[in-house]
Amino acid sequence: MAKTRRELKRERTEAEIKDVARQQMMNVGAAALSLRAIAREMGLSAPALYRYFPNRDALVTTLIIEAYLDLGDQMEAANLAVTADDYYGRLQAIALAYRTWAVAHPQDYTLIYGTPIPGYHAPRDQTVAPASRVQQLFGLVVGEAIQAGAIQPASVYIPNSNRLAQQVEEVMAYLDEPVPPVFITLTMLVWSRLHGVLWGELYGHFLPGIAEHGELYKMELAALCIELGLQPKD
Amino acid sequence: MAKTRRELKRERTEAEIKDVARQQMMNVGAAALSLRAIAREMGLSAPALYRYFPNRDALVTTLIIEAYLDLGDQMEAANLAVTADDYYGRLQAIALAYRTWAVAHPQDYTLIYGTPIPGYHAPRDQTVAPASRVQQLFGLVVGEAIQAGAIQPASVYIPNSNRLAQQVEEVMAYLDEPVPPVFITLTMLVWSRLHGVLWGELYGHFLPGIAEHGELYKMELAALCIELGLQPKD
DNA sequence: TGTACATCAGTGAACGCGCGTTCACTGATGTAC
DNA sequence: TGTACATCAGTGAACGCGCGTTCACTGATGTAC
Repeated sequence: MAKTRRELKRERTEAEIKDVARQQMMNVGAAALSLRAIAREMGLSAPALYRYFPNRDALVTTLIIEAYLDLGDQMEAANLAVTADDYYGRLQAIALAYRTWAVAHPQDYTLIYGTPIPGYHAPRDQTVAPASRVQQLFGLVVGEAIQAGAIQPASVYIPNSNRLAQQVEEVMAYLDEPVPPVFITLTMLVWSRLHGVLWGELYGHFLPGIAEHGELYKMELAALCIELGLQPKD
Repeated sequence: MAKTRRELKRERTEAEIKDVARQQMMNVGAAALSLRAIAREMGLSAPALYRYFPNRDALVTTLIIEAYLDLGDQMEAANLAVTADDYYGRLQAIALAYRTWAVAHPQDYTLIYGTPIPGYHAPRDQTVAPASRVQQLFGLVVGEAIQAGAIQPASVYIPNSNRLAQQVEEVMAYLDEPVPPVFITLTMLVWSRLHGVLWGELYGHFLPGIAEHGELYKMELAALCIELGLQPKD
């Protein structure tokens, strides 16, 4: 059944609300995101927005979910654009796509990985899946490289303390396929290394000029690949 | 000249304002820090706070500066508690002090390294020095180990692109003592690696349970030491 | 094709709220002689 | 030691502001027959 004009217009308006919301976050931050300000910007009355979102938190939730999904899509596309057995190339592609997205949408990146909005609690049943997907994409390449026997992760990354090993096992119980414990820790740490540099770059925690154009990010990514034993395929 | 009772009371009140402010940040976040709410909590009228801080931003600035100073003090103390030529021990001590402080004062950590408060602009002439001190402490050990010839940093960390090398040189022009370019990049990246894990731990970006008790942090720190070539001194 | 009715996007007024900041003031504390 | 004056922490009222959300409503769009 074709969409009516009303439905089309509704979709356009909803998209505009989200766009304006993202602009607002850029200017005033996610914590100060205001329905009234969005309505004002759009030339609507504030109550009109309640036709689209039951309240402010619902809008925030939508923005978070879409951010994770969009970021994940970009990373996935980058991953698929490289030959499957070129693990080095795939990790580079994914990591660079991660940074490119963050730099292009700093307000969205901050929304999902910055300081949580006070008073807002994300509905875990909706946000956990898209959030996990992003992290899993980092692990994907590393995991496949390990399973293919292409690399052997350093022993530091093997959970050795009793407590950590046990926690890793608990997490693995929820996974679909069996993976070696080192895969869990590595996946987390690959993400945290990249997030660390990116955050410093986005918010000026480095000496002036140093992180510009992502050069420090690329350096860290190169170091990461070397440490993992991933080499360019030729 | 001894302090008058009035001066003593003033100091106590100012300290209380800052303490209550830190509690408030814990509950509602730094962006929502409110002079009125602080006054209410203290049983004071709101205008009374203007005897202590000319406006809200001045209070925030003070909190930021004190946070950097306190964090720096803790790291410095940890550094001095270890034998000077035990570079491994010193980096471990500094890095663990960094995490300990962050976990003990998450609101302060978030204030200085989290999402910037929208609309607030830190006065650089006051905040840059204490902020740099924290980063420099990380570099200190690495730098001394390099200069003592104890370690030789991997070549990935040597600025190789023209642009990055040039930016590093520009930064070095402002330093008191000459250091090798690799020292600059390494210092930044040591911080960013630790910050990355810590942030994930503080705000639940890892799989549940994995980062508890800082075990992932310690793992990353161990990996970092190995990569740098720092070994326990026995 | 025309008509009666249902749906629903959007409005304007209003609610109660908390915010930062200013102002003229009171009353306790400190100081000079 | 006593007195006159200066300092200054803290008050209460008030300002203008923006916020999320509810409500009864209007008028355009869509649907059933």
